[in-house]
Amino acid sequence: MTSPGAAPAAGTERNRRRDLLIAFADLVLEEGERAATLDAVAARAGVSKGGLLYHFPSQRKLRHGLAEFYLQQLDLEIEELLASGESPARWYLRTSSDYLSELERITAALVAIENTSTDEIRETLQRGRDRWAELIRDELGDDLTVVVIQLGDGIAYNAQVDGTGDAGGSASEFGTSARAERLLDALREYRASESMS
Amino acid sequence: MTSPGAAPAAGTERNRRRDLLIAFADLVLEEGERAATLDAVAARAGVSKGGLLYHFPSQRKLRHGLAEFYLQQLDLEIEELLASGESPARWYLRTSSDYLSELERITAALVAIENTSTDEIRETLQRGRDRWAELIRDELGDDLTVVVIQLGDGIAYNAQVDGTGDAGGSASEFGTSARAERLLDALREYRASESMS
DNA sequence: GTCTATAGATAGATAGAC
DNA sequence: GTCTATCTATCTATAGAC
Repeated sequence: MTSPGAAPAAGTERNRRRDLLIAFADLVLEEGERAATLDAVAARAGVSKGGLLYHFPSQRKLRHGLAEFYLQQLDLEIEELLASGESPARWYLRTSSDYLSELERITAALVAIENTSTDEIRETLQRGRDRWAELIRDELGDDLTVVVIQLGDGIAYNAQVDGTGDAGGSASEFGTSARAERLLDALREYRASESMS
Repeated sequence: MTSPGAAPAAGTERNRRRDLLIAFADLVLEEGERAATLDAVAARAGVSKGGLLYHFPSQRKLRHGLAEFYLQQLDLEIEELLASGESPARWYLRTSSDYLSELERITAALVAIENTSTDEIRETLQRGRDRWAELIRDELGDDLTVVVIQLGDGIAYNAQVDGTGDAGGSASEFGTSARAERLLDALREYRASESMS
């Protein structure tokens, strides 16, 4: 936390928690929530079940740990976005299709465990969405913000449904952002002439 | 199947399978895949575990039964759509926000169990998407079809994340289709003047 | 901080009565 | 077709050694 973005090397004590959370998220995505047992998570992270339970005393704590980690990673990504000067809307659409990125994987895992968990997980996802919406709203206004968020989430969903297996691109166009980005460009033009709302 | 749309009364033998599948889907949505055990599903449908296992000899068969049921219900909805003469794109956007409808609930349940299951579940979801895409493509062409599907899926996702608990509307605008439908109208206009591709 | 061992609960599935 | 056992496996979590 003192120097965000500089993750400690894998295997380090300080990084055990992160390794365990990533192992948990990936297991949920690859084999489903049901298979993401304490045993399986521990094994994937290279520790014993007891080791895991030292860091996360219960499944519930493990889930909440992932939610917390998500918000931290989101902060980092938003810092990166602001530093880059890129359009938030474009960034959101583009990264939504990148189902291999760590943040997208964590997000997808939270979505997968959302209804099995406490409301906190759901609220975390809403909070993340609100952070994006705020950034995009400054750029595009209310109308387009809603559809950009919806587009991004639809892209992320389709990328996930299509692209688990081959590590390359999506199996269909529905999990890519190219058309949505072009649409956004077209809308900016359209809007320059006539008001949408 | 002889008279589609006319479902037998609840409790009927002929309808036990359907009751069990709905109980399974709703449990997955409300309490998560993990909680949707054979015991819980049977109890919710009002039968014993043995009774359930007569109709679906394994969890796997239960899941595949739900996938099959989804395709049947999708057929019915598409028949309804075609009979109504409404625009497929508009229909898709509108129904995507209706997370209380049976078909949306079944779809969401399939999405939730997708990565825990055989590839068949994933392929079923892709097949459903392709059916919609085909209908929309006839109306709007390739470019807009992709974004309409993405929008609809994003709406469905947000409707689910927002709206579990209160049975009314979505907790935010992201799970509603109003803006997306207006966007679609605007695009038709825009397109009438200038080509998008 | 990480391990093994184990307790206690519950899952999926089978067998067989009704 | 639906039920009640019941077997077996596996899960979460605890206790305590190292």
